[in-house]
Amino acid sequence: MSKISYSIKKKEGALIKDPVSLVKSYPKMHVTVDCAIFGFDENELKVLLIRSDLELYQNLWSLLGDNVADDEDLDAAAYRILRERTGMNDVYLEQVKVFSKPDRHPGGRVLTVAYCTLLNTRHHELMIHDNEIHWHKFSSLEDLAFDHKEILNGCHQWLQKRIQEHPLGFNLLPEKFSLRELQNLYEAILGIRMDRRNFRKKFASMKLLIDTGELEDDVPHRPGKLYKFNFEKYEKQKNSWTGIDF
Amino acid sequence: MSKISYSIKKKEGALIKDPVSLVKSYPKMHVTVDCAIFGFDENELKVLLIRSDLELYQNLWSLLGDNVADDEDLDAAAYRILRERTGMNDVYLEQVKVFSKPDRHPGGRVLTVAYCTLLNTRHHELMIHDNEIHWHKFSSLEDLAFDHKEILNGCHQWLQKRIQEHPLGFNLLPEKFSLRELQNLYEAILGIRMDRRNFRKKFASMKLLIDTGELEDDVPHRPGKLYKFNFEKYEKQKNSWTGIDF
DNA sequence: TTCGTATCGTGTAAACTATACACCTTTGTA
DNA sequence: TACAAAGGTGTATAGTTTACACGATACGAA
Repeated sequence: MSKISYSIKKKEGALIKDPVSLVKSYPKMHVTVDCAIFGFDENELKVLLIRSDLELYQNLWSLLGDNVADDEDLDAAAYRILRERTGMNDVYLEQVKVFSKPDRHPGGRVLTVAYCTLLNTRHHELMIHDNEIHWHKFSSLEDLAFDHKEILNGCHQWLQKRIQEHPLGFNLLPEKFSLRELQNLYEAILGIRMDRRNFRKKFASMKLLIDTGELEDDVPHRPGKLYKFNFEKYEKQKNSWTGIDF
Repeated sequence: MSKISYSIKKKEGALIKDPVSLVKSYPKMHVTVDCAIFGFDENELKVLLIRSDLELYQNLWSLLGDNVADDEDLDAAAYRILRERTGMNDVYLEQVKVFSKPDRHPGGRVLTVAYCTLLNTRHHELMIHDNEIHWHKFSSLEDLAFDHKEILNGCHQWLQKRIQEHPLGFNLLPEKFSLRELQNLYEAILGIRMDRRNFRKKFASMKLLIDTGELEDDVPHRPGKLYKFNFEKYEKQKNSWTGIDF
């Protein structure tokens, strides 16, 4: 595979005066953003997918994505997709990885930047009107269009790691939540069971949960306390070196 | 900021039969790969930089980067850059992040994918003939061209985190190294001092270092033992959940 | 040959963290 | 009123991290 090295073509010692015509001489490619939109509902991790509009992928679902506009930041493109599709404005969202295999799109080369986004399904459930868009259980997904299964798995792994190191998961819960809900969330994302007492002790020792004084209602058993996450306190104290461990 | 949503333009219920012409209707943009090339020499973290060839950035240094060719994977582009610039083939390299501000390049919109690459400066020092390319101390860097300082800082932070969780740093050392060298490497990258006895105990407890039976020479004091990292053993046992901690 | 210097190599006690595990309490429902 | 279901808590043990000090070994200079 012998490639042309575009930036090695200047003459020795000569400085380039016109960056615009330099850049114009470079090749271009199609770029999209694809969002892995996670939600948490009925103790299950969910993903928001849209039915593919390509005949080739008939009956397959795909991530929500779009082109990136000329003057648009990638984060802005991801926010725009979320806003257009779910009606939500304040969505937690982070760039995960670029997927760049030349043949990943049947229509030609399209490079895509994967974003992982987390939202509370309750907050926006009434805003999704398009019936081509649905929540799917992450744990029982069939194949997806394009390489979207691979992208989604990459985002899930990213999320598994990330949720253990950052207070990310609260974006998937209501503002006020019980410790049981929080633990269910961790168990669903990590795919493991945890000891209830140790889980509670762990979060108690962090001192980052605010007891709202309120209790769950509509549960058919003793209601648990409702907490809020203290983002403000977390922001102030978030420098920590964990140490070498592999 | 009102964007056009390219993928919402199909008619209700109509499936697209020709993905090629669909993709052709999408906008394109310039895409490059920029490599933060780290080395470790004389107990200092070093970065390989090239003198900018833009008059606008006269006397500034920049990361080594290039366009991505049409049929080229991003990883392949990064490997190519490393091969062309350092003569090295087997370089540790990983994608870090996309930088996409529309105005980050003075010649127009250029989206760039940052790669973090680690190599042993001894292995290839004779292969860098271009005198526009130099190793710089990471700790005392002036401004760089474009947004390359920001990119480099992003790669450094990525490296700091990554080196604590994965056996990455060995790519910066010779195949055989002393524990002192290893500790110096960690201290240089993390910017902290560590207790020598605890550092050694930590690595001893991992049981991932192979005692080569050899000793350092050319040191003006008692020579230390030389070790190799047991990559094979590491690969076999590398599943570990660290647990929630933030 | 000897001494000084620099680093090597090791051990232990104390603090902290993680894990395993069981019981009584509270609410809702039958 | 008693049963079902989950809430809420404590303790003992094992493992990990931290802080800290001393004798051994090799080189180089006198």
